[in-house]
Amino acid sequence: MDVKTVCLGMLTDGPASGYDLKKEFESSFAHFFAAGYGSIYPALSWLSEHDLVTCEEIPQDGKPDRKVYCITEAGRQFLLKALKNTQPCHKVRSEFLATMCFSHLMDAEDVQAVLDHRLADIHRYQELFRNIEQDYMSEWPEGARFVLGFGKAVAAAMETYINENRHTLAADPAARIAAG
Amino acid sequence: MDVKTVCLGMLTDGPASGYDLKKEFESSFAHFFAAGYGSIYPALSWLSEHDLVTCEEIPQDGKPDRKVYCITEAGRQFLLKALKNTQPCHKVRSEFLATMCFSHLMDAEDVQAVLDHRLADIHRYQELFRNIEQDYMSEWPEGARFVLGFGKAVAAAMETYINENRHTLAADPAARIAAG
DNA sequence: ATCCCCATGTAATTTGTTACATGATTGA
DNA sequence: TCAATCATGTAACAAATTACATGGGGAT
Repeated sequence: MDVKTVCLGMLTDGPASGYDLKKEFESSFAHFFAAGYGSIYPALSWLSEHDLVTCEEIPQDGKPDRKVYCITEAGRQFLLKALKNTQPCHKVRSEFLATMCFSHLMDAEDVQAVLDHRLADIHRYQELFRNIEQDYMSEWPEGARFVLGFGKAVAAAMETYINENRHTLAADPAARIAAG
Repeated sequence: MDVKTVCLGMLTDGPASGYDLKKEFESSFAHFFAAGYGSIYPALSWLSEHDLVTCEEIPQDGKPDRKVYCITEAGRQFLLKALKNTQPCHKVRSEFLATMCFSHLMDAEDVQAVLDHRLADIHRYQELFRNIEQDYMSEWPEGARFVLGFGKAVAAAMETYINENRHTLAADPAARIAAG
């Protein structure tokens, strides 16, 4: 499932512009699916070319025309077919963990700074989760609630793990000198 | 931190071939950093061109020459500089969670199949973790042990969450018909 | 016989990121 | 006056995936 398909899925919730979808990528999808304008706008163009969405241009003064996309029946069928894949992947690419693998080559302060930065990042997600819960969640289907809960559970597990294990990483100076 | 840098880091542990590094990507790095031959071999060529590693070709009969790479002092400095970045990212791209967001459009059986597949995947990682712990872990530096523990903690949290919440996704047939 | 392990690499393709380009309105 | 929000898009670039290409040795 690529950006195109996710955009299509978001449009099942009602018509929206590329700008609107970006906001959704930044809120409820932020913890598991990133996409910038450079992916979203081309995705919407592609969907429109293939008649999976229709596009209504709404003139605005001062701003570019607002283009509101709406899923078509063909788009809905396309999405349903994509959702038939019962082996969707879940990929992690962590420069954080890669860095930690080599923490014995680093200064102890830098290692702790990396951990602090990661915790700050986790806290940002947790705040995002709280905001989402307040604002929208009551109207959501179960699936979306499941996904939010998943994010919260994983974030909590990471936070706990880092707090309980960071003390093991008080780097041994001898090892650093030998490595350097 | 890209594949190049991770390969360089792996070589701090001792000389190795591209084939050897691939095995490491498939075992201890599998849960957070994927890389195939199509990334590893070009990475090693690049590192060699830039004198960050040396390459010793060991002739073998029947097989292609085994190329054993060894990190240089310049390579070590390059790595140390890369590790100075105290804001390494941790990215998730989950087609699984994207699919679950739209579970209300899916057949209930398919939703459960998706969850079963994800659990099976998690169990594969957990088995991998057990094998790694048996075979190598005692000799590892703290950082590598921290990373393995992190993977275990996250996998356990995901497993628990899925098991405890999958019952909420007994799709409502009325919603599916309305959507279709 | 057949499959897996060893062992290397290239080329085409796909995919996404980043930087660039524009510019009015609204609220502090 | 300054920053943020609204609103679109392209082009260059970076990076990784996938398919292709080769082939002997050892275990079952």
